[in-house]
Amino acid sequence: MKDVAARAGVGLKTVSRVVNGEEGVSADTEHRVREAITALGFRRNDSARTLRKGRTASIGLVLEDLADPFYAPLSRAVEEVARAHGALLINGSSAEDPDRERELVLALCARRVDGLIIIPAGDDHRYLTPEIEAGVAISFVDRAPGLIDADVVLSDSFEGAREGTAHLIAHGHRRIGFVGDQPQIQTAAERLRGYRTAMAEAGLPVDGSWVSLGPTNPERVRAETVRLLSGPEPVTALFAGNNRVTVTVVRVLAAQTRGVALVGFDDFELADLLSPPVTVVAQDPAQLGRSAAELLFRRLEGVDDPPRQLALPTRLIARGSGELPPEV
Amino acid sequence: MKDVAARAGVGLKTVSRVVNGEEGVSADTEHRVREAITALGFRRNDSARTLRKGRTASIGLVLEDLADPFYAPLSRAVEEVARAHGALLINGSSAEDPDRERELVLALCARRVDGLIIIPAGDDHRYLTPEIEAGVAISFVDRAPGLIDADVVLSDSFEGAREGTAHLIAHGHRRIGFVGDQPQIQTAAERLRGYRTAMAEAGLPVDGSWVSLGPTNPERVRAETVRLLSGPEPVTALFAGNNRVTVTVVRVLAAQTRGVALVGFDDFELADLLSPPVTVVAQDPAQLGRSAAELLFRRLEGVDDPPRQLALPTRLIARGSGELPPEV
DNA sequence: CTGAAAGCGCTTACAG
DNA sequence: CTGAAAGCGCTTACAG
Repeated sequence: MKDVAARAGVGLKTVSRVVNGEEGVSADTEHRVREAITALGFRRNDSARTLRKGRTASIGLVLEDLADPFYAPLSRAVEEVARAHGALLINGSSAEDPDRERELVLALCARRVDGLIIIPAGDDHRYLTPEIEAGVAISFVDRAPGLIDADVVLSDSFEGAREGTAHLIAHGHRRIGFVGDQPQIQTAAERLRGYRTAMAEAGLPVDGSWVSLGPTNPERVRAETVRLLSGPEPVTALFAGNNRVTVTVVRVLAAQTRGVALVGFDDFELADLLSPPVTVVAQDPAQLGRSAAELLFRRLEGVDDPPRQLALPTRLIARGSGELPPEV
Repeated sequence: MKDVAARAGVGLKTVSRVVNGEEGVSADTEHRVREAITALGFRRNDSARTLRKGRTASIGLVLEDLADPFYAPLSRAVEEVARAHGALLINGSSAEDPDRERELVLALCARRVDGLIIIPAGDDHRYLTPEIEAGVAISFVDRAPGLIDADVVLSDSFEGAREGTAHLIAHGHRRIGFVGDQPQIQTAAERLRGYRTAMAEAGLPVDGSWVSLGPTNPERVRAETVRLLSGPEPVTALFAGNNRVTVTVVRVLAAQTRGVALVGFDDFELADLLSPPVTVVAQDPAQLGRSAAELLFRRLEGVDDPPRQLALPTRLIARGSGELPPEV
């Protein structure tokens, strides 16, 4: 910039004015400056700008796994909102590891992102308190933060699971299995609670062996599904706690001769083309991302109400697998 | 940092040393500095660091759409390599719009990312020349850059499409349709060339009406697929040019009474659970991302050979749909 | 309409 | 083992 100023025979401030399209530069001067800029191949250094202005026009998004089909549209929606506000998006995957989440979040804070959207892996977010006090805006999405208060956007997991389970009950099922994610994940716990509530509301007992929570890797889910389907009194229907569980369960059921009803939490591509087509309790991942990003930019614009908690409704999509009658 | 130094009664440089874990600070001094840091809630500002060091430890990835199941694992793989090199990843979607690509890339350069991985939307990348001269490392992936020379990692689209088409021919098909992406996209053109080559090698004519290139939105693909399947001499098999095309074609075929063979470029989740299971020419998106990132970090470490061009092999996965016999 | 000076928060090169 | 000075490339606040 110094070089540009020298070559154009003007002051630094004038170059700055031209670069930023500010008022108050004569056409002639502007012309000389632009010429110098192209001649010298000048490119403004936003790091310097950032340092001076205090804002970086970037936000961070920490999620579990960018490659998960559930998070990809969420991330894309956040990106669109950021773009509308002139901000760039820095993405990071926590791999469901609380330490990695923390490390990533703090790295993002050290870069002075203006705001942060977090899908929590951990359940203690007190490490964020100094950052929040220093002025970083934060909103959580998909799961609530632990031990701190902040904006959060969730799907209504409880209500969705309750509705899905009630749907199976309405189609005649009495022995319904639940295969879900690890119990310390709030959404997993909420979905289990929804399942239990629906069963209780129908006056049905829940045998402890029908419920299986744990990591959602295919091996475990497969083994547990097989277990639920065997024995003298196997379940006649399954509720799958998330998209990855559903996909594995579908694979197991495809190998079964007996028809087993299935409702899965989360919609997924091609669910309607499987046989039977898979009935799901759908979330709207893009809307989750959009809402969280909008809450964030509200804060960035200075809104200072108490933290908000948004619960987006889920939607039951009946396609066939959830309407299968009990069969033993 | 100034405040920390004052409170600890040391010089700025000593604080810097402690923060960066450098040698040559007595245990006692270090202790005082750390105390001041926590007392004051000091958080190093990486923008300032960046300004001074010249490196930002961040790279940019510009792709078409983060939410596309093909790009999500690619992006994740890039993130992992970046992480291994201590760098953060800034993602941006070009939405297949050359202007938006350019805008994003230049914004990333203004932020002084150390390097850039680009999945080109446009076909003229001369706008990058000043950036490259200024020292930004760039590698392209999935498609080659236009009018400049740079590292690039591709799948072997030509060979993959040739093999997939030959597979259909080997199963008795003579009238094979090709539904692909817009012809100005290099990979689309290469895949078409592979198809034509396989047909020519088998001595089969290609009727102009069998080939349909254009946007891959469901409406167009659906209409074109229906067109190819109607008339007095319909095709008995289809080659689908990418994952999105394949999915739409599958939907159309599901509504057909006649069996139509299908080979799709790109693998996709649940392809094996459809009926019939879908035969595909699989790419390895994660490997594409990993290779491109590794080329990039080689450059960042100072390697200065001529640009490299890597073509990763594709893999034909026969699952059923591609082995269906011709049926009229 | 234009510019000189100070400063954003660090690191570098040097001296002690 | 420790620190003062200069500087990275911009913008801010001010003066003319």
